[in-house]
Amino acid sequence: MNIVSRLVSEQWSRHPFVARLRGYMTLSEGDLESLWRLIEIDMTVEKRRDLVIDGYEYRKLCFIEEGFAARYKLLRNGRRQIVNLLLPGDVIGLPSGFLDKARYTVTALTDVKLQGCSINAYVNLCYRQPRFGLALSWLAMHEAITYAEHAINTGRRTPAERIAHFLLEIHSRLAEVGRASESGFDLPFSQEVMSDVLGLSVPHLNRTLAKLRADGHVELNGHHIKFCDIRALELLGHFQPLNLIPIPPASGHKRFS
Amino acid sequence: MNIVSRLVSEQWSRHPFVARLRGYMTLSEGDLESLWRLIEIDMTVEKRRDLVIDGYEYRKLCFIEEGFAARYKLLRNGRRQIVNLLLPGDVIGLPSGFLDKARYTVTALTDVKLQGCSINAYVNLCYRQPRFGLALSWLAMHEAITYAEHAINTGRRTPAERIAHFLLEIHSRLAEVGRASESGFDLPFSQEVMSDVLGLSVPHLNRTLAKLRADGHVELNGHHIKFCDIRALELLGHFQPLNLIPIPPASGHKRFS
DNA sequence: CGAAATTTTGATCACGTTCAACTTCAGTGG
DNA sequence: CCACTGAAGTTGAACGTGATCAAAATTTCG
Repeated sequence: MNIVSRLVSEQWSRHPFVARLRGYMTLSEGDLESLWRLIEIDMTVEKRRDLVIDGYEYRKLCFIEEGFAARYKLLRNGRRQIVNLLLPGDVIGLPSGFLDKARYTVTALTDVKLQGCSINAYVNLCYRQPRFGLALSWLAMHEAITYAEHAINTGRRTPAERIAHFLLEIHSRLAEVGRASESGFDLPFSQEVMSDVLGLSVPHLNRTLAKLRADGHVELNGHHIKFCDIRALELLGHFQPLNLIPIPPASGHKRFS
Repeated sequence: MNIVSRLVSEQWSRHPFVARLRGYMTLSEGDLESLWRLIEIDMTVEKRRDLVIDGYEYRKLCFIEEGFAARYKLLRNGRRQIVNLLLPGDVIGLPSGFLDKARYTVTALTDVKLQGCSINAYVNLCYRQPRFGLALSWLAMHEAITYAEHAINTGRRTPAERIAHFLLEIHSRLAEVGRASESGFDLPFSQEVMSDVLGLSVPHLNRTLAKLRADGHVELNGHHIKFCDIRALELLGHFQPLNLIPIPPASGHKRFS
């Protein structure tokens, strides 16, 4: 590895997506290099721009370095359900890249800096180095669990519980990639976004949020949120941290078929 | 392959889980054999028994051959949200097997016949044959999309729309594994189960279901459901079939690192 | 500074929950 | 075979939550 690629790699090794992967597996210099070599996109998308559009083919994987985005479905009656917020370290094109056509639209909520590769390039890497195929499984599993919790949230929790759960989820996901403090974080989007995540109307969200503040659960200054008693919030929102096991290392004889 | 294993394999090749996989990839005799060799569990679990229990470690993958199960979360306030119904061909232990402890409980809604293996055995196969790692990714992706649709359902659809979407989803999933006719299927569980999937109360579910019948959308005899006008239902429920792309085959040079 | 977006508050109303009773049906034992 | 039992389905009435619509207050941004 020459000086240039080493420098590139240094930056890459601090990428929040790499931080995510490190939660599941150890990554050698060579692994980072393999991943980095896939990257053929490196861009910043500005706020309000669509990254993926419902109904169009999308065959890439993009890794968010900085910024927020929302993956959502617009229903025929005009209602919008945000399926997931995308934070630094999250992957765009998952699941859309694996469908004939994207099912959801992804929009930048802030300017978004990202790197990306084609699905085929990534899949080819999986054939050569099965660890990355497992990493993809783990990422997809993570995604599935996030969505499952979301369905529980909108299905059976009261508005206050939903908000509590939502804030804690975002907090823990941001903390994973070093974007949150012990008890607070920045939340750079409007309450309309939050209401479309949680399946509530804006006024009701606002009122319930005000109640959470009045009850001393959270503090809200501008777009910074601070938890007063995180344990109490976790109880209120039935929040449980998500602990994926590490990817088991290869064992036994390797057999190349 | 001797006669016995060929016979075993014949049965295995008709397994609904194998049918699911064939939706993503071609499976050679050898592939089937590889998979089959992992199986170390083959049992029938009777109705009402728990297959996975929230809070306990679970390190298996089990493939449902026959029967229905429900994956759910019981909240502290006594409410239950069913996160997914498990049908023939579905996998138990996904996502629970990848967490330090299961987050959801899985209960048999009918007698359930299943085969299973340990997570480690499956992962080891992935190291030897990366195709199976990708297959796992595809399965997890499928799961994630199902959950995302579920969140949309409970978040922003009216009760009638939710029911329509739910029935169509189950129908299409059953059809994938040959367990449904063109316009109908058996739905062997109570309305309470359905209400806990959809986040509705039992009486309201019942009334809305009655309305769907009155409006000539569906017929309901006992536990058999029949669609009168499936296109109209799809419109009502905003239903879109799920089309995962096939797993791209390996291309270029194979490199064993 | 003006315009637009966002947050906040208020009043009204409908939808869906809750609780309760009643019906229907399947399974069981007398 | 029918009475009994318990589970599931159905219906009704009352209530409350959260939506809707509207407007004011506040913030953000061009």
